[in-house]
Amino acid sequence: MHPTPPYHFDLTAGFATFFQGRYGGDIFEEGILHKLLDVNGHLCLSRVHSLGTVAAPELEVELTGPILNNSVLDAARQQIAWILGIEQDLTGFYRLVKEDDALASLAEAMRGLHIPHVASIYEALVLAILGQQISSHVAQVLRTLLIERYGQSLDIDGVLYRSFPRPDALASAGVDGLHALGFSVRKSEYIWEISRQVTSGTLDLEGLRARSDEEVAQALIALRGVGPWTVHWLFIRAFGRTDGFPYGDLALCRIMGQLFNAGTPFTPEQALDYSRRWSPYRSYVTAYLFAAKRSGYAFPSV
DNA sequence: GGCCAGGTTCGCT
DNA sequence: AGCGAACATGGC
Repeated sequence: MHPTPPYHFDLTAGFATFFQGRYGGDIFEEGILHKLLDVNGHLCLSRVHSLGTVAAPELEVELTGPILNNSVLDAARQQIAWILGIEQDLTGFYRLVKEDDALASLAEAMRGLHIPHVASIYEALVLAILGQQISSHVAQVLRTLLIERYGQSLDIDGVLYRSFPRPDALASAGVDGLHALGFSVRKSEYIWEISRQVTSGTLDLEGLRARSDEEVAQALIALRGVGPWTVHWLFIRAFGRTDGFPYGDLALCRIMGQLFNAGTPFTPEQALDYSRRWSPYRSYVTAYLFAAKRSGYAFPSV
């Protein structure tokens, strides 16, 4: 597999798994990403590692599973390509940030980071609601519990791999089942309601891919538990749109305040106003700022 | 122990 | 419209 250069596999896979290590069902260790895919109902373990360089990237993908016909293999490869964002072209974004010293050095430090995508809109939506207003550490604990309790699993050579729960699993878990894991009753209700609608076919999340930003936002905000922050997070991580900007994100307001406001956090309005100069590449700016924060990058102050 | 975390809803002026 | 509380939990 040949990603569009520049492509930094470790940074991109590390972003997808939050830090190197375990992330719910996903494992990224020693340069190898292990991820159990759920491809049209077929479980398929993928192992991905890099053979190339940032400038000349190449990925090797190994697929293992009980039922691997050509169509499953094909779909699995496509899913990996999507998850790892290999087709993204960063040149427009890099050209844009040259105008800004702080962003330019940050982009240079993270050169080749593509935005990893979540496999399905449903998974991204549940994860976004799960992560609202709780620390990333707590979110990681809850996510792992959710996947271990309700996800699919596959034993390969004595190792149990897991994938994200299917909508019907969370629908039948019920509000009580989710609450028992440590979710608030309210979050349990949100996730349960969405899972039920997806299971019954009332809600076609994947069908939203063909719609405009405005139509997607309208459809998603109609769901309980989904506000503007969640919609934009999904634009970035699930729809692969380039101009998402999570309005009201506390951490983002702080990072942007460090970079552009002498250390004083931006208000959500200030952050949104400031972000307009990055359009239509705000998804990349957002991802790079978060990636930098996670990696301990020392943000230069104004 | 108090306060806060990569929000959203709900009920009150 | 706009404001504050509630939500649930782990870490500092």
